[in-house]
Amino acid sequence: MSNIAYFPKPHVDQRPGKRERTKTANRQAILDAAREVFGELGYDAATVRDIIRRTGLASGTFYNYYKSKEEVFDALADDGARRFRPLLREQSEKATDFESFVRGAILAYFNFVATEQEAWRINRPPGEQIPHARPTPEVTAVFDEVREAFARVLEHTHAPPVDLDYLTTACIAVAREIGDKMLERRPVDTEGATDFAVKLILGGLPALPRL
Amino acid sequence: MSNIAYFPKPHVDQRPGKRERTKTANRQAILDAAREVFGELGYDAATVRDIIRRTGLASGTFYNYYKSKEEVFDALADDGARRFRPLLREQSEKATDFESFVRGAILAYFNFVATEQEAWRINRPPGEQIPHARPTPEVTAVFDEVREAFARVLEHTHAPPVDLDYLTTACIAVAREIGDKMLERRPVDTEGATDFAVKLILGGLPALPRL
DNA sequence: TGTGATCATGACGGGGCGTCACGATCGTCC
DNA sequence: GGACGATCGTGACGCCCCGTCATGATCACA
Repeated sequence: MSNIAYFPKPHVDQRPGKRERTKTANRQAILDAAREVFGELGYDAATVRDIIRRTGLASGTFYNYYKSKEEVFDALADDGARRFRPLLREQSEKATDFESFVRGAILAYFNFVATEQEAWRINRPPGEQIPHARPTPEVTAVFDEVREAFARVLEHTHAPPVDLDYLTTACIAVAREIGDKMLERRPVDTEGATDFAVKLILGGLPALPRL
Repeated sequence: MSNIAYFPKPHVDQRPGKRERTKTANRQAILDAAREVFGELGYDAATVRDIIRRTGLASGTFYNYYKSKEEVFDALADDGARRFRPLLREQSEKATDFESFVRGAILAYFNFVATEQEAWRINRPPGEQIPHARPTPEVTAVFDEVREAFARVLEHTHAPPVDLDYLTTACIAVAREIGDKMLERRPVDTEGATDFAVKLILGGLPALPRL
């Protein structure tokens, strides 16, 4: 039969090819397995072998995608930051003043981590520490985005210039640590935690909510 | 010769005996070596072998004193907290109100870490992360001491009750992160950083120092 | 001086690490 | 459709670090 009579393939525009697909699938499988293993064994106790074993892939395959356990962890942090960034951007776009941005951003963050924790901080042994997120591209981008949002909204309201680096650092620090403490309490109260953090940042001690 | 004619030993009241002395010496040697190794290689890259090699002791000796690299790190953090605690207590005793305590404590902390960094964060490779201090006894004691000082001074000034756990967490978070950022700037300005942190905690954004 | 306890020592088995040569599979071109 | 080259999964391998343990040296004490 001639070639003309046949369509070359049943599907016209298939996805990027099998090679590319298994590549992203493997990468994702390793990431998912790492999330589980870190959640179950803790970061320190986890090994590359633990992660790769759970995927069914060979040990050598791991190193085709990541150089080390540290790099996988960074990739997870990067992934989290990438998923959080649109939520942050949404808040910075709809915000009219400093308070509305800070409140929206912190509440979004607290809800985000509360959801995440159910997903992968399942049952870590007590005292186990998750290392600080290294400044990966996406993590840095979140920091920069907060900083730029601060700059924009502060200039827009003709606020006096302050040390933006310190301010951003301090706000993120408060959000992160209050967020951690919030997760330890039952029930998890994102609104209460948000209220505390926002009022501390906006008005300091005198403005804090009273018990 | 009879035993009566002799004093039992040339020195009457010597230090706790040689056994005890070499024990504390070894413990200290391992701690010092660990400080150096963590400072030079970073925490992740450092191995128990690196640490013990620098002391000249045998590898097995390490395990007579510490169970793991993590435990040595905790001991270092514990040591730092133990040395900082009297400085903190001094501030909490001389403080008359909330502001004077917060200012004194944060300035003391910033000067402390600035001194410490010269001692052991010598030339760590960039991007290298030191893990968060685990809640060792002394570290926990510092947290509790801040918390109790807050409680005391706030009650003394008849301030309305607030969430002390959140407040302590947030203040320590601000101090730690602003402290880190401060150390990255040249020259290191402990007074400027203190001013920023204190004003943020006491009055929030509107009270921040202007550039 | 003798005796028991303590502790430094380093060799050892176990296992995780990162690599690499091989082979299978896929994309591509004729 | 067939053949070639590139890509990548595979798992065995050597290396080194881990934590342990039997041994012997040293110290406290009688």
